[in-house]
Amino acid sequence: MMIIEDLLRRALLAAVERYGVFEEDVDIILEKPREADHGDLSSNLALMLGGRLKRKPRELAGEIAAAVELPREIIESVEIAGPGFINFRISSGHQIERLLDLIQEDGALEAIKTGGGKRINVEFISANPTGPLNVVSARAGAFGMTLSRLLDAIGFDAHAEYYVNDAGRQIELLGRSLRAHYMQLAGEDVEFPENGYKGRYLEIMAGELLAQDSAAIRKAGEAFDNESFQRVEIPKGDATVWKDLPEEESTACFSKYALMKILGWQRETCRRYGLRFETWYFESELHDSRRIERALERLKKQGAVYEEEDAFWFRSTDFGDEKDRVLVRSDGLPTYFLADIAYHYHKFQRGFEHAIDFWGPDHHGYISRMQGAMKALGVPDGWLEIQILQQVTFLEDGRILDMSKRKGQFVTMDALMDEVGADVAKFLFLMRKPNSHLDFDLDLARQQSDVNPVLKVKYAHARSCSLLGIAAERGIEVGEPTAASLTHIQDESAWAVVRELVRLPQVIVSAAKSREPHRLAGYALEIATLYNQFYNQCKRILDQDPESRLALLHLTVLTGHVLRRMGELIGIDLPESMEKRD
RNA sequence: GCGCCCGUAGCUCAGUUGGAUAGAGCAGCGGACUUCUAAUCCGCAGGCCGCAGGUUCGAAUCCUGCCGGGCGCGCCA
Repeated sequence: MMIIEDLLRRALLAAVERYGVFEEDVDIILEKPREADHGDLSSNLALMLGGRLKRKPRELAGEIAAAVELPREIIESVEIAGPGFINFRISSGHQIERLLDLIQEDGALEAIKTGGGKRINVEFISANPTGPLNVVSARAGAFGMTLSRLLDAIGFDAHAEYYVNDAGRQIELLGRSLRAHYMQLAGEDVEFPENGYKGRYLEIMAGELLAQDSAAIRKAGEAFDNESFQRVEIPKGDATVWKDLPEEESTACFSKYALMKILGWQRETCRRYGLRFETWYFESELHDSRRIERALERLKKQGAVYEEEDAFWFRSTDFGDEKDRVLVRSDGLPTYFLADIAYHYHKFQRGFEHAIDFWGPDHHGYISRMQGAMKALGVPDGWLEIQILQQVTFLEDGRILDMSKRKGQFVTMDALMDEVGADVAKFLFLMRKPNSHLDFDLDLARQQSDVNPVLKVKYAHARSCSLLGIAAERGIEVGEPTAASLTHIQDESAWAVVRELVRLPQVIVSAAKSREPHRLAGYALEIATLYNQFYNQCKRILDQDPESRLALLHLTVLTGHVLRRMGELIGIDLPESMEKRD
């Protein structure tokens, strides 16, 4: 079935050809007007063309409307309104066809799959493996995962990825911190490293370590028997052995242990939050496979590197950066930036046709140099897309929580899930657009009350299920929705539901293409609200005459379908029944 | 100082990419529902869309300049 917007677009184009206006001249936008009185779809074509053709928009609209050829069985009426809008009203018969098309195997949800199976890498969270996942990752998790699903929904092959910075100084510092805690608990006098990780979790980890033998440690490490985690190394022996090793070796063992434990936590937290990463990519692999040196060589070959004061610099100013950046420090160690270049270059080599990174706002200054490096390496423009997710401020007792890990006071994603549940958290994050700062009031979220619009969606779904359940109990045969039954929809509130459900494909496409998954949450809420209004308006659906009853039950079936599709995309569970509230 | 993001109802936020009378939830007030179990529904009130210019048929949306808030400006990661 042809999408109705395309049909109208073509008809309008044909109608304006005689003005010398062709497809490439104008982007015809058809949208659902805010006011139901204005029809089902509206075009501002005449308004846009008015200036160019030096014509009064309203007159022009009249001419276009008269010239446009449309099948009457689909478009019931064409009207001119306001300053020159052309409003179309879709016939009820066709509206029902669109509705049914949502559940056809080769229907509208199939038609929007225009991605051609192209592989897109979506990287998000990628938090340092130096502590439990912090709540600030929760927003990225919700967005990244939902965008991945959205991309799949429009026919791409999305690949969720997590980059693990398991190399470099911070990991050494992590090991030294754990070692110090361990030594102190074991009664040894060891100084805590300057800028070490002071989180309580490391103290607890050290305490547990005291009681563990090498067999237990090995067993814990075996939890990583998984292709993606081949880089996780389990230190040999146990901590009593490690602490007697020379300091450097000892630290390495504690580092490996801490990494193993923390990655275990992070992976479990992600699992609990409903995140599925196809790949966990380890920075250490870049070092071992010499990809870092190779990336540097390639940059050198392109003439994008120079040496100064014993360091190697990338000419990022050639690519719009405000200053050149160091790739290899004067002590010979590669910077994080160089590793990141190598990582993204490898991502490109792995055959992804596009890559999307979700970064925090504190990394925005990093974009131009990264894009510059990609360009210098010969990666096509636009291949790497960077989405900045603005900051989340967490409030507790009316005060802003300091999220600095090193100070040891922060809220974990697990704590958030304990307090409000994963679904509530995900939904709240997905209600906000990505580039707006967001205040997350933990006290409010804990209340589990009106601040949880997600419950409205869940209840609406449960309500639809229970209605169908009762119908079944009464022996009412519902079956699959058909055009014949749905034509008996009379009530305006029921039609309002129809008109909203029918937007599903377009909502998915726009949310995916604009990278604004938050539109899904708004849509799901709108459906829930309209369904509730309808339910309230059409009193006692089951007591109505058989034809109306069947029509409304079929509408209920379809509402359930659409809500569940939303639930899948957003990643929330929509149960068939809810606990009764006291 | 420079760069990025934000400023919309008392609060938290939407606003379909420049459209028609700027919306929702919460909080406040008033109703409905003795039910198909529901945290549901209806109504009222609440606005200088930070301020000032500009662009045009038309601006919360685009441009410029201010004001205010956040973040970033390392041979850190």
